[in-house]
Parts: sequence; C-alpha cells; structure tokens
Amino acid sequence: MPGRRGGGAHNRCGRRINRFLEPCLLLLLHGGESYGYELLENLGKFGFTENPADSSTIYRILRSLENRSFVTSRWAEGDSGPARRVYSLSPAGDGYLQIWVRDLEETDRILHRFFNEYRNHMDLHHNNGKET
Amino acid sequence: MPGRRGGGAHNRCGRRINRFLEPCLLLLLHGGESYGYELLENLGKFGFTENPADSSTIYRILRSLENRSFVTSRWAEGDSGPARRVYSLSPAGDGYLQIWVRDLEETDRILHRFFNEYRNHMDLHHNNGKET
DNA sequence: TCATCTATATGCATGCTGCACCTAGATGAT
DNA sequence: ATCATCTAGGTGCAGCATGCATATAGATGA
Repeated sequence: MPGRRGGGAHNRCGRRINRFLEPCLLLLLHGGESYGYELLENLGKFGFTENPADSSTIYRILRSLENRSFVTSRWAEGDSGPARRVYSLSPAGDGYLQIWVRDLEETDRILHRFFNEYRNHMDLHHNNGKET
Repeated sequence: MPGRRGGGAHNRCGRRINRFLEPCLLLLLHGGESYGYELLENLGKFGFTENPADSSTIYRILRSLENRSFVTSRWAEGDSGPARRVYSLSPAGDGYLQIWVRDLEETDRILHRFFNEYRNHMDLHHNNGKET
C-alpha cells in the first residue's frame, strides 16, 4: 500500500483529550525555557502509552502558542547539532496555563459524572459489567 | 456578519474528550431503547454546562454506531408527533461500551498524572498558582 | 392558514492530528 | 572526501470530529 497517505487520527493516543499536548507543553515551559526537540522527549513524564505525539504536532502547537503571545522564541546555537528555537513562557502564557488547568478540572468532573452514572446504572442492573 | 458560516469547534463544550458523546449514548441505550430526540434530552444527566451537543452530532453518532452494528434501529410511530427512529443496543454495542469505559479510565489516569505533575511543579516553585 | 413543537437529516466550514516527506547542520566511521 | 546517523525544525495532505445553518416533514392548536 504505497499510496496510503494521510490517514488522520487512527491512533487515539494523543487525542483522548482535545489539544491536551498544549497544557503539557505550557507546564514544561513553566519549568524553564526549552526547545521543541527537548520538549518532545520530556513529554514522556505525562505518561502516555509510548511516545505521546508526533513531532509535527509539537512544533505546530509551539508556533500557535507564539502567535497568541503565550510564549516567545529566539534562535540559539546548540552546543552541538543544529540551531534550536528556544521558547519561553510569557506572563500571558502562565495565565493561559491556569485557564487550562481549570478547564481540565472541569473535564475531570464530567468524566467522573460519567463513571458515576455508569456504576449507578450497573449496580441497578447488576448484570453485565465483568462476568464472562 | 451575515456571511459568518460554519465556524467549527469554538464551543469546546462537547469536545473536551474526543467522541465523548458516543459512550454517553451507549450508556443511555443500555438502559433501554430510545430515539435521537429523547436521547438528546437525557444527555443532560451527564452534566455538561448547558446542553451537551448539537442534535446533528447525536444523529450522526447514532448512524455511525448502527453502521458498526453496535446498535440496531427500527421506525416507530410516535404516540404524537412524527415517526421516530428507535435504537437498541446490541450485544456488540454492550461490549463496545465496556471498551469505552476502560478507555475513559485510562484518560482519567492521564489527566491525573497531569494534575500531579502540575501540583508537584507548583509546590516546588511555590509561587504562582492562585495569589492575585 | 399559520406558528410551533417534535423529529430526523444534510451541507459546509473549521479545527486537530498523524503520517509522509523535506531541509539542513553536526558528528563520527570508513 | 563520502556517507550514515543523530539532532532540529518544518510543510503538505488526508481524514476525523463537530457546530451552525438549513431543509424536510408530521402533528397540534390558535
């Protein structure tokens, strides 16, 4: 299948929560300036199964954050290897991270309301669920 | 702005978690057969802010579930109003709901790993966070 | 007849994301 | 010198998910 191109989001790994990589990157940058390639490696902390995202997504999110003035960037000569575009969190970006956290907390509440509905329902019907 | 059309996903209400309406509908249908318009009203249980989704999304998800044999449908004359397309959960659909639940539990773990990273980081830097 | 509620459905635009691919500097091996 | 490989950043494309606008149409009551 050589013509097989694109294919969209089959791997739901990074897509469970919409734009989730964005707050992860903001949080990493809150710890100090960094650049795309390094951020990509540090995203492992957030414990997705395997590597969290394609590099293209990372670079695109970083540019998007810069367009909205949530980060700033400068070119820096690497000690070794090609030059790096180093990003720093701006005060506005810090505020945006706070907004993201509150948004994710709301997501968490929604998720748990679902779990409650589910358990409630399964308790009433007390069939199904796990017995094979 | 009369020409303003489309506009995509500005309202992130239903989009926090990807395809989240699907497991909600499956859970509702686990409680017994129902139809689009009624399901739309019952989605309120899941406590999104305001109404959870556009009706078009609901109808499309239901057809998509039917294409994958997770639900079956039949036409039923309403006691009042137009005919309804009544959906029932299939055994495969029940299994699919279980898969969704496990998937959402994984999403929950990822979310909480983020919260842990966040709190950890903010504890260390013990500035920022909430003091205005 | 007409407005309104119920009910289902389609068209379009936009946003997000993964895969394939491209460019290019640095580094070490052959 | 040439080449493979690692580092680093980036673009193009396709596909999916979704909200808004709109269309269709039966039922109901003013």
